[in-house]
Amino acid sequence: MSVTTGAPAGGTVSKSQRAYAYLRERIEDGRFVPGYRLVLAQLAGELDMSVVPVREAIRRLEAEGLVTFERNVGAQVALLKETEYQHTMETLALVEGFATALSAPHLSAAQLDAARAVNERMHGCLADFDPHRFTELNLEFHAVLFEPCPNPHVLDLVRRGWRRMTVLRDSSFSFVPGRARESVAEHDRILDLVAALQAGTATATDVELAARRHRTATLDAVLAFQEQHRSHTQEK
Amino acid sequence: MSVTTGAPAGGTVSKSQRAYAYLRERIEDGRFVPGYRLVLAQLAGELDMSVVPVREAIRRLEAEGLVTFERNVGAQVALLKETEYQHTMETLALVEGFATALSAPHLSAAQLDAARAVNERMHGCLADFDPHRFTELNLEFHAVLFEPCPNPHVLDLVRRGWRRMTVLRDSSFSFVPGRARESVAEHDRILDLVAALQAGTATATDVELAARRHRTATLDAVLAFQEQHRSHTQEK
DNA sequence: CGCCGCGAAATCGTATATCATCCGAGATAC
DNA sequence: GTATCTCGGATGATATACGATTTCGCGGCG
Repeated sequence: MSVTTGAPAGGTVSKSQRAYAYLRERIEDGRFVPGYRLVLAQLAGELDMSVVPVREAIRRLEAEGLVTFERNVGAQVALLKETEYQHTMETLALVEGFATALSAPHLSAAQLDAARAVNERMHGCLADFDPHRFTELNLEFHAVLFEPCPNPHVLDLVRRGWRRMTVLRDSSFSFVPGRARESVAEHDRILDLVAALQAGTATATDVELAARRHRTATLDAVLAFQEQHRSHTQEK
Repeated sequence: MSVTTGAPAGGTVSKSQRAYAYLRERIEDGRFVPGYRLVLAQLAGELDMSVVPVREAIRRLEAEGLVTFERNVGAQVALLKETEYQHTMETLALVEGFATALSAPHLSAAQLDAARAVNERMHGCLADFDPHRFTELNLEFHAVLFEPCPNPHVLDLVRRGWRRMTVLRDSSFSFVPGRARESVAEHDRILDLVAALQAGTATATDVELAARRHRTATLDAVLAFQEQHRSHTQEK
């Protein structure tokens, strides 16, 4: 499912690509919040181009689920149902667990060491906790484990899931304080399981389910925290 | 990730939608084979519209992976690597297994009966074997089991996987004669597991892995058949 | 005071025109 | 004879212009 970039030979990028990058960047970093109306003419003006490339960019974002579109009405940044976070996280747990299991046999000793080093740094971050920094390291850690996945479809789904998570929530860890510490410990267990799989003392399913549970545990922690918070403050 | 249709109020459909439906239909039923060049002007002529809506349709198909695109060169129906079938099937095994497990608790007795009835008809088909008919029933059977999946992302991935399979191979069963009979037997086992889960004597993971293995077994059978066939005929 | 219909403004949908790019055929020089 | 260069056709990329649809405010009417 990888998408061709349409990049030309000589360094330049097409206008529709520029529009796509412009919009996606703003949606992902939160400058364009969900529900924000994307008016073609206005965007075309900002980007100094006509509306045609902007339309194409929006069509592409639509296919990726980042914007919704209604005929003769216009586009807006996709609205998130409250279950969106849960479903995205659940899907990511599924595909990332599988990708990690598929990758495990292909991981070199050097890569495993690198992952352990990253996890060490995460451990060091626990004292003066910076959620954003921690989330960055978290991606770096998991990327080492899922990137060697030999199935490009699955790998693509994992990358999309992570990207989607950045839109939904910059860092789950900032919501649930205790989760970061547990997470670091689970990382070590996952690494142990990968090593065990390579040694023949664990199965791919063991790795998959461990990686999956690692993520669903974060999800459960966030949901529990939200529930508790909701009932205490009675908001909404 | 569901895509808005952009359908207007009054029954009409936009031209870009018509172009999209036109192209996708032809790609999926094989009239446009992989590698077929999609020339904008030509398609616009066939559809009696200008090139602009056709471009948008192609962009959408590109995002879905059905066509590839190169700037200033054009679009063509996506080429399939020989591993494409394997990867798609593997991904489908993953998401369909999970979807089936998530759906299991929501299946009514009537739906389970319907699924059994479909499987009975599949059993009846074994005598005078019609691969196409069998594949249709196969989808019908599995659709009952995965459609109640409460996670729309996963459900969407399953539907895309099935759709992709129709492009890749009309029927796996026509390739591996013995597989159809095994398949029917496995269907019964899956239904039993779903019932067991509802009764509390099986876990969601049991259902998931059974549904997954059911699909990977078909994949393995096809791969084994291809391997055997390749070594015997020495083709390519 | 509220509801309904009308009209204007905003916005999208499509066609046409023009420019940029790529690829191959043919000529030309060596 | 071959290699390279150049030119022209084919095709995509973008801009502009016009038409279609929706939305929303405003005024009249019940």
